[in-house]
Amino acid sequence: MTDKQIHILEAAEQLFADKGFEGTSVRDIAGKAGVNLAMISYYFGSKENLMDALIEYRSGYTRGILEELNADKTLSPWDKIDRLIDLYVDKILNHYKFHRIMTQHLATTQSDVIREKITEIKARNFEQIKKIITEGQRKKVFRKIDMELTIGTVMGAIAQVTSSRALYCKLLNINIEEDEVYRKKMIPKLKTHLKQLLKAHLDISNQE
Amino acid sequence: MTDKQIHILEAAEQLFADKGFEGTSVRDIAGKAGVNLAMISYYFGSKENLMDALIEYRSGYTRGILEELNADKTLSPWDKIDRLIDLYVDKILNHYKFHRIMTQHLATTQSDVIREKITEIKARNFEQIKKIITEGQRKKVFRKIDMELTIGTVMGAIAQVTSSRALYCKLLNINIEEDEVYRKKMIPKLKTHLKQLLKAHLDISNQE
DNA sequence: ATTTTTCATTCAAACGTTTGTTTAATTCAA
DNA sequence: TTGAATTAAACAAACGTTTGAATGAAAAAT
Repeated sequence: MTDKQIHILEAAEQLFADKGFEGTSVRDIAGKAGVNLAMISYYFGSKENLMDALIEYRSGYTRGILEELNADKTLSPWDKIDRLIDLYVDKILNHYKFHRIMTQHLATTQSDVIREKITEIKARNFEQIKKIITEGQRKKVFRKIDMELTIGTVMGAIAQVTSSRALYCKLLNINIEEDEVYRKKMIPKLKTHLKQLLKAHLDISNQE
Repeated sequence: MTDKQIHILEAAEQLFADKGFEGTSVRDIAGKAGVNLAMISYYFGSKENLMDALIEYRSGYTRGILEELNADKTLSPWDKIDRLIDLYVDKILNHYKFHRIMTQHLATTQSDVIREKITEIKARNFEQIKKIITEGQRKKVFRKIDMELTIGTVMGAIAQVTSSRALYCKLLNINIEEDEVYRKKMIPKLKTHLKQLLKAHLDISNQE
């Protein structure tokens, strides 16, 4: 993957996130990246393939981090939960444009190679998180909870903050154009909230 | 709004949800609704206006229910939370196609009349829910929490289950085509989870 | 009661753009 | 001199929208 190809991918990423996959034309991408229209077909073959390359380019990172976190024997289950939240909040809010594209594609129901690829990546990460919680239950520090939906709730909360940014900007009196302000305010707020939420939700002493 | 117009809106709703707003052509809509292509312009003026009409058509319902729930003096804060969860889970999972369209539009950053309309509707509903929680805090049954993100977490969890359906079908071993099976299994599961989650999160005796 | 007028509805066809992709010529460094 | 990189131009197909004629039932006039 050359610098020029990466440059095109990053231009495409912004446009896809802002205007959607279908809403973005190959001419838009070429224009934003400052390259000739034909270069996109030349490098990637098609618009679909470009999307595929983008996913490949962005999704390698998380996998490594999660496996590393899971393998760490020195951390308690609570520590791992805290790190997990830090990791995901940082990752998604700092690459929120990419995340928005993934969500958009995942939401479609029509048969789609790209969607299945995204689903597999997410399912794989899901398994890693499940291991962390199961370990906490085995050590009798976490109570019994709905595994799929607990993980889904954390993901959903983070996704909500990025996908409904227009709403939260309105609620928090932030100008919607001010990306940086939004992130700087939202990231610590979201981390604190999720840690408090999971502390109450997972703690075995809150059994009823 | 005539029967025929509503028929067109409902056809458009399905297509928008499956293939996105940009991904759906006016010819697709006319084909699915079984009307002539020109009828869409004739009735709605444009594709954008059709979207606007769809939002108007679907979003009136929730507002009434929420205001009614808030006005009810006989219910305890906990009762209201339970009803709120039932209401939203049922609403979103039963009209998940419409919800998917709203989310999709809300995620865009380009200036957009439709997005601002959706934002206003959501902000209005937000305020109603905020009142319920504030009342519970005043009555000393709920503890202090992050208001925006607590509501956002509930919304996010429900949205996650609809927007990442492909993922949850894989995790729960459900064929992705089987809409009905997914809903029947997910709705009670989600309600139980969210009630348990909020019980732990809001309960004032879990103070730390 | 019959004819005429009226007007919203429906239609096939066409409008001018824009779409993703390909072509064939050109550039330019190795 | 070779072959990858880059270009402007062109391609057919699909896009949202408009047109102007045809339809048919209700209202008005005979």
